[in-house]
Amino acid sequence: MSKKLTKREEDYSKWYNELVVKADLAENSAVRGCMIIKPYGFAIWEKMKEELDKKFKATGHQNAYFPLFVPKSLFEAEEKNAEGFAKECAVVTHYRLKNNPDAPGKLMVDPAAKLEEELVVRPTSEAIIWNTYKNWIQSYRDLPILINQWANVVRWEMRTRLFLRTAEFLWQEGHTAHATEQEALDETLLINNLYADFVENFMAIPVIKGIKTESERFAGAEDTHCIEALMQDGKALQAGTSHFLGQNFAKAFDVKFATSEGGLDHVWATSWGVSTRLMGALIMTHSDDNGLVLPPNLAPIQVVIVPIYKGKEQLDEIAGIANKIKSELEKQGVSVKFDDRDNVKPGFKFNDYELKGVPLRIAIGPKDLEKQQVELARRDTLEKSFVPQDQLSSLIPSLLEEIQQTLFAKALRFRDEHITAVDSFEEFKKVLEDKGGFIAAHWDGTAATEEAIKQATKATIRCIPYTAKEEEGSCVFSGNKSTKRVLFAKAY
RNA sequence: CGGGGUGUAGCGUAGCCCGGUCAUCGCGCCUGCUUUGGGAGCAGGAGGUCGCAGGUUCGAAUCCUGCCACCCCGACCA
Repeated sequence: MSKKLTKREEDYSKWYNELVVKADLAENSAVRGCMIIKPYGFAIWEKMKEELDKKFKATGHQNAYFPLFVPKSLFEAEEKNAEGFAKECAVVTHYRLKNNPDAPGKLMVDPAAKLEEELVVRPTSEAIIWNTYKNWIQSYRDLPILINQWANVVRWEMRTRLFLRTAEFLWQEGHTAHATEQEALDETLLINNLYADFVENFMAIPVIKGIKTESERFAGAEDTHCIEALMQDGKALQAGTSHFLGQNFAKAFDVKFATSEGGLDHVWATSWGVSTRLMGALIMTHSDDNGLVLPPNLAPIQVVIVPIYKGKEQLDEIAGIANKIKSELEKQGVSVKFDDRDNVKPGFKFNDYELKGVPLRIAIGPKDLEKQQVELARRDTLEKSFVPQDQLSSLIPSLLEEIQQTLFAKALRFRDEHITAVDSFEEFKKVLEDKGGFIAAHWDGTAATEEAIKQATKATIRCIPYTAKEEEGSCVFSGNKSTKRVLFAKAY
């Protein structure tokens, strides 16, 4: 029952625990590595969903929903995709339980209820969606299909990690079908840029946009575009992916359409997704020793008001002012909580909201009543100042905006300081060991070299950045010719 | 699946080597009073099949065997 935390988890658990807990479902449950998202954590996810949804719809996408279960025969249709996920699939084999004759009061799987065909719990939905698209697409007039679904998926990883690799996770997955290769390529790029915009401007997490090497590519894709972020411990995190699927799935599921010229062609496809992993990125990018630090855009509570008082009369007086401030701010779309709990002291509340990452805290006590001011504290810088009460409603919205910018700038500075160009393998190993972060190095373009470097250092190629400059160089490992630098890092 | 480790109250733990008032301590919880500008203090109280099953013994949290679960490292991976 009791679990020892590792050093690393101990550090992160301080942050995680406000948002999620690790599911402890049953004594001997195999369902480990799932997380229970607490209301405070889920509120963040809902804000992310809302913003992403807005962006998807603004670019012509629609939401839909497909089944959780994928018949095995469908799942295996696209061979590479099936092979890539085969080792981590949960599989439903029976559809009924019955009373166990040998153990009264207990249930057992009814052997008579074995499914004719096993059902795979989706690790991703390409198979079931493309099986559906086959029926939806006959003509070029049916294209493009631009669909997104919000769903849960299951990947039975051997080792799990809260937020970053849970057995079940929430995500959105987009699946699009196009008449031409160019349209699909454009879509892939559009989404990767959309993700980068969202993650940087809404979550205040800087990312590097790029393309995966063949060995890191999504199973069944022709090309995988990605956004890569850097965590405070110097490890990289894949924050989102957008795949150009070519005609692979159309061929596997026999999805053809009549072209405007009267021909018959397979459709071109993309798929793309971001998950609750982004919440892990959020935490690991901004948080500090005092707990979470949430960017105002995502904070379920943007401003908390803590009263400091002796006796009910004083509380009533403060409540009057607090509620006035609250309603003025709410009129401007700021979410405010007035915490008038009487069973915990102000000091406790201060620490509690710091742990929760609330961007701004207002404290009102007897001294402030007298001077018609409040104490205003910023979570990001921990700075405190006194502000006249009548200036709050004009000050706070812009201050929230400033905090959002400051968080991004700080993370960006950290990230940029941790991109190191190296030209020898000795240097490569040294930087990786001592400093961490991204290493920009020349690579000869072969999977063999990539694998050898991974074996030697645990670092992988995170991406070939869009912005990689063409330059003459020689591979940091093999010495062979190279034309651009790629980004290596140890990754989650 | 390999290598290492752990399992004692809701959480975190002491005790295990050397068997015998050992079930310890902290947090949390309940009651009361005092507190309230940075995680309150005092007093009282509730809560445990010591992972499970055998075995050794007069006696087992402690020793032995088997099983189960979890954690870490590796392989796998968003």
